[in-house]
Amino acid sequence: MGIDRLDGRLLVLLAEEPRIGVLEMSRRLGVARGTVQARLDRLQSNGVIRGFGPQVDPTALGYPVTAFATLQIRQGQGADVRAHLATVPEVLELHTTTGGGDMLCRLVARSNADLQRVIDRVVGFDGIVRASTAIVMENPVPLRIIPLVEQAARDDDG
Amino acid sequence: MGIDRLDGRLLVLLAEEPRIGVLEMSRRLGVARGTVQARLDRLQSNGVIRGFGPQVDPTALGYPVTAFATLQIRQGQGADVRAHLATVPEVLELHTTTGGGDMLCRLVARSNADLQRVIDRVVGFDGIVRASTAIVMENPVPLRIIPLVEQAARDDDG
DNA sequence: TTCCTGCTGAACATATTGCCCAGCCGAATC
DNA sequence: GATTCGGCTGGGCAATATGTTCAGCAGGAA
Repeated sequence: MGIDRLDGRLLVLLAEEPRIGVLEMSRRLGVARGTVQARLDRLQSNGVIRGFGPQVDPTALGYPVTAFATLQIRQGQGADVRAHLATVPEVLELHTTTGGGDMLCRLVARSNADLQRVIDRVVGFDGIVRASTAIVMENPVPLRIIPLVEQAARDDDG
Repeated sequence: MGIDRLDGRLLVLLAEEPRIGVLEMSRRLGVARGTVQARLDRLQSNGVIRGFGPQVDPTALGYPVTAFATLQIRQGQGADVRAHLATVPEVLELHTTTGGGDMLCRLVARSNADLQRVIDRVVGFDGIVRASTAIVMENPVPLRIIPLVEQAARDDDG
C-alpha cells in the first residue's frame, strides 16, 4: 500500500508529459526501463492509476456552463434517482452525501438558458423532492492530484 | 468548433483503450493513420483534449474520504482565500459559485478524523466566514465525459 | 548462510512513430 | 464550367520504441 518516492516522481512525470514512452521515462528518472515498466504495471493493478483516458474539456465541446446541484431525495427512491441521473449526459458526476437522502451532482450546459433545460430534466423525476443549484463562475483550482501525490510519496517514504 | 462523428468515435476509443497507438486506432476506426494523427492534433490544439494525464485514485493513495465544502467568503478576500486553498494538497478542486462570496471545494482525507484536520486547515483562514461540509458516501456516477461526447458528436454532425 | 525481491543492463525481433509524398474527392469560389 | 482548397487515402522510409527474455547483483528476511 502507498507509493514511494520513485512512484511519486513517475506519476508527476506522467502527469506533466503524458505522451512520453516508457523508455524516455526511464531516461528522465535515471532508472532502468524494466523498473519503470514494473512500477507502472504495479501502479495500475494497485488501482493507483485508474487509466490514461483523455481529459476532455466540456467547454470546448460546447458546454461552457458548469453547475453543482444539491438534490433532496424521497426516502427509498435513491436507486431510481441514481439510474435516472445516469442517463443524463449533462450529469458529469453524482455523489450521495451525508444528510440522509441528499445527493450532489455536477452538471454542464450549453448556456445559462440551456442549464434550465438540464435542471428540468434532472429534477423532473418523481423521487426528487427539492433541488438547489449553484452556478460555477470561476474555477481557480481545476481538478488536480499532483500535490496530493507528492504528499503521499513523502509520507510513505519519509 | 464542435466535433463530428469521427472525432466522437476517436474520443470514445481513446477513453476505452487509452494506451493503444495511432496506428492501432486507425485500424479500429477504419481510416488512414494520417487522418487519426491530424484529428488528434486538432482536438488537442482545439482544447477539446486537455491532456492524457494518469487518472490517480485518491483512495489508493490512502485518502479514501471525499467531501464537498461550501465556503462563505468575506467581501474582498476572494483572491487570498483562493491562494490559501491552492496550497492545501487535500483540496482537489475549487470553484467560485453564484451567491456572492461562495466557493465550493472538493476535499479528500485519510479518514473521517483526518477530515477534521483538513477542514480546520481549510477554514483556518481569515477570509472564510463560514463552512458547511457534506461527506461523500457513495459515488454512483464517477466523473465521466463519454455520454456528453457522444451527444456533442451527434448534435454537431446532425 | 540462504532465499527472495527488486533493480540493472543488455540483447533480440517486431511494431510503431514521425515524416515525406502523390493522388483523389467534394465543396466552395470564381 | 473550371479552379482552388482542405481533408482523406495509401504508400514508403529511417529512426525509434516496444515486448520479452536473460544473467547478474544488492539488500532484507528467515
